Amino acid sequence: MGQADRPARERILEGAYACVARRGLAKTTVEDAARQAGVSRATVYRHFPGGREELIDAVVLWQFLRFFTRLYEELHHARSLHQVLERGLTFARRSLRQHEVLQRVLVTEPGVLLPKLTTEMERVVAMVAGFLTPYLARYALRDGVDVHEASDYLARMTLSLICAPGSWDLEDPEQTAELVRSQLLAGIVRAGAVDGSRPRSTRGTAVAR
Amino acid sequence: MGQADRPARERILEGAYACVARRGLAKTTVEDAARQAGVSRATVYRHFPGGREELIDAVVLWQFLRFFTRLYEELHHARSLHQVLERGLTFARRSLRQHEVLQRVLVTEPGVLLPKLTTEMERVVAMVAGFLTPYLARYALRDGVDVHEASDYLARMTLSLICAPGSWDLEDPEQTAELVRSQLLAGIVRAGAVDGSRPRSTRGTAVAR
Amino acid sequence: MGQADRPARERILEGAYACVARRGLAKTTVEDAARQAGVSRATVYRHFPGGREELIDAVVLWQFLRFFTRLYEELHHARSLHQVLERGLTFARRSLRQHEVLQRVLVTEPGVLLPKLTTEMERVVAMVAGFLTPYLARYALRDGVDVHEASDYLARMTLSLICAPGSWDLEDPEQTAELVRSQLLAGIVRAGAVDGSRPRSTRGTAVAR
Amino acid sequence: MGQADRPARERILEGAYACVARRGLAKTTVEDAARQAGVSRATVYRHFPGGREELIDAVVLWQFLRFFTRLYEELHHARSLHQVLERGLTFARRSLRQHEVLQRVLVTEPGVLLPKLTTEMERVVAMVAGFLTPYLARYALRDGVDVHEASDYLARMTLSLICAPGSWDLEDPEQTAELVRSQLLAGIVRAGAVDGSRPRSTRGTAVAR
DNA sequence: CACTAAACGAGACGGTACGTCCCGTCTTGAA
DNA sequence: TTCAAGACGGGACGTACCGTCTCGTTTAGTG
Repeated sequence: MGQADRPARERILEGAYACVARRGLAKTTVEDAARQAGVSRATVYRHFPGGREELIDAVVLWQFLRFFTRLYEELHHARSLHQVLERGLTFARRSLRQHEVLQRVLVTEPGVLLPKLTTEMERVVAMVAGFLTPYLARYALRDGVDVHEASDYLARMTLSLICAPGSWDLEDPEQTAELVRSQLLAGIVRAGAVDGSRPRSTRGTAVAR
Repeated sequence: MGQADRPARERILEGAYACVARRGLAKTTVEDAARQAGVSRATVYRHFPGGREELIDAVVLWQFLRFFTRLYEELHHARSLHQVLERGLTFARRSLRQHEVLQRVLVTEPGVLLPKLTTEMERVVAMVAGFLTPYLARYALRDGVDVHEASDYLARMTLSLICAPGSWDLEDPEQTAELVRSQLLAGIVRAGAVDGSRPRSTRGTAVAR
Repeated sequence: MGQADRPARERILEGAYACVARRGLAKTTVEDAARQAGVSRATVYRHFPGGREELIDAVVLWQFLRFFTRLYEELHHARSLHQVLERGLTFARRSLRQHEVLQRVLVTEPGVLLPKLTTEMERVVAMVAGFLTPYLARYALRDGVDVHEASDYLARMTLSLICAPGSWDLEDPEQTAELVRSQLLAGIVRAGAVDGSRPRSTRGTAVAR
Repeated sequence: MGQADRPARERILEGAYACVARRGLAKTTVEDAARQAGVSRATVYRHFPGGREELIDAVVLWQFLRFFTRLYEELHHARSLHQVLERGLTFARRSLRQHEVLQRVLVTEPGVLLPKLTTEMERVVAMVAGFLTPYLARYALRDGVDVHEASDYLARMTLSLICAPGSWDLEDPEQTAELVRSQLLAGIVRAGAVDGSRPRSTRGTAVAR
């Protein structure tokens, strides 16, 4: 079979990923993952000595990295902060929504996932903020607005919106652009500095300019 | 023993909770929980016919409700939005940090918790925003600031800060008050409307007034 | 099923015994034995905490005791030493020959069984000799023949013949009687003391009278 | 290492032998034997294509032959039946007692070894009897004693005594000589025919002269 | 002297069985 | 009846070997 020559570790990760997508985290068996990967159970333990736990963690990390890799590819040619935010929101939201494993886990594992926010969120917020900072630095910010506070704010709001868009449809470019302009950047960048030509929103704003 | 006459269901929940705190979610056994509650395993299945899964879910829900009950008690006498936000941030952050089960889960179950954000977050954001709206309605907001957008913004930032405070120490009342004033409300309420007597922050702000 | 109410331990022993008879000691699996006994693998480990090893030992001991119980029933009504030896030789030899497990083991486990003679043989020789002593005591022995030496001698020869009858057919009562008379007892009991009426053998004797 | 140039097969046998001596038959691993022999596991399979089973059998056979070779060297210069029996008993008993593998197996593999008697014993009895016959032929036997019956008797008693000496100490030449004279040969060879000068035993005899 | 062929070390792999742990069901006996 | 106690079938886990196979690397042996 054509898959036979790809590194075993990756095949196992994919097999496990498929099983999680199909049956949820808790019901995924080492045996299942091995069979799905076309590999014996022993081999799974050879590649993941920590057993089931290490395997599951590896799958999560693997998808995590894959997501950010793609996100980076999506964003690293953006030329304005508006573009970064719009594309980022849309891509992240679509990824999240389409992500089969996540969707499966969401209906299968109720109540297991409330925590983890603390540890992980801290890192993610810092990372996103760090990514946004250089973009912000190129803008004329409103008086009294600190670059780092602003990027922290943008990171938090962005992540929150990705997870829970509320009434916004982040996969609609129009709405997303409107959201970025009126809600996220309105209180930060000087009016008209960029994209001033865009039509005014009819919605209210969260923070005043 | 004195606990013997309390309803069995509650004793079981507490036993399970203690076990989760000690060993983590995944390693908690029906047997353990039963023993901890001074109850036979069969009785657990009588009260939680769904078995282990239902038991774990019940424990999570139970703690979830307990948290919000206490949060409500903490907040329902607050007389200003500032007070609501300050007390809420401090209380929630302290609860999160001290919550033994959460802490145990965080070190025990890495990688299980990235998801769940979508479904649950949406509800939580809405709930928090709904709770804040009446408070906001009593304020003179800055021009163009919409009440609902603003409460949505506050809910998102608040939740984000509780999970990942970054450089803020939310258990320090001084810092929290400063955070609320300069970062959360600065762009929303009219300058000097409330708490105008407080000293100016030396930190920058995220969004301009 | 009708077997369901017999004690589990015994059912397992029988299942294991059947498997050993079919496949040999080394190839007998706990799984096999369990299935044969109509019992889950876990139950086998509940009854034999030492696992496979304890199970196999128990089977061997079980059959061992069964054999000696039957042998005792066969012999305890014998009224003369000749009868004891004849019936004992015949019964033991037939048991050994018909014993399906032994036969299976003999062809399946070559070379594993040379030892064990030391430890076990010592006990068996002593036991058999002890069993024969009272019978010998009722006889008029030849001059200089010691009762204990004689019973030791009879025990050794008897066991040896059971295991390796050589040219004797121990399942033929005629031959066996002849063997007992001319080979085993000739040098021990006074001529004509008992069974003197029997015809003389045409075979030689091992030890002179 | 100095052993490196000895044929691999022999090194493996010795390695396996050492492992069996140390851990018993059942717990001896191909891996262990290979490591002990300073050889890779693959090489073991190259020399013993039958795998573990063939290896174990080969070890047993190897030791078996080694024992009989040495026994032959011990006996082939003996000049009398008494000498043959005395030296044989002493040598065999000492070999059996000192044989580390056997001793280890005896404590490690209880219950595996009751059988095997039939097939193997028959051969061994015949072999020993055949070895003894020419010696007996040189003696004046008592009246009515048949040479073949007598050698069969001697073979059986000898083997039995080697395995289970009872109260005799076969490694004591005095006792062994006494045993041979008073118990084994007393009923067979004519009184005084050989070794007539030896002092009379104070023990009884099993079969009368 | 290079070159080939055999033997070897190393190690990945599929597979089987082991012994352990836990789940969920069920029965029994005592309060 | 309700519950404690516990046996049981079932199933997954992680471990340990087995036997097979494929790689490179010696190590001779031969042209």
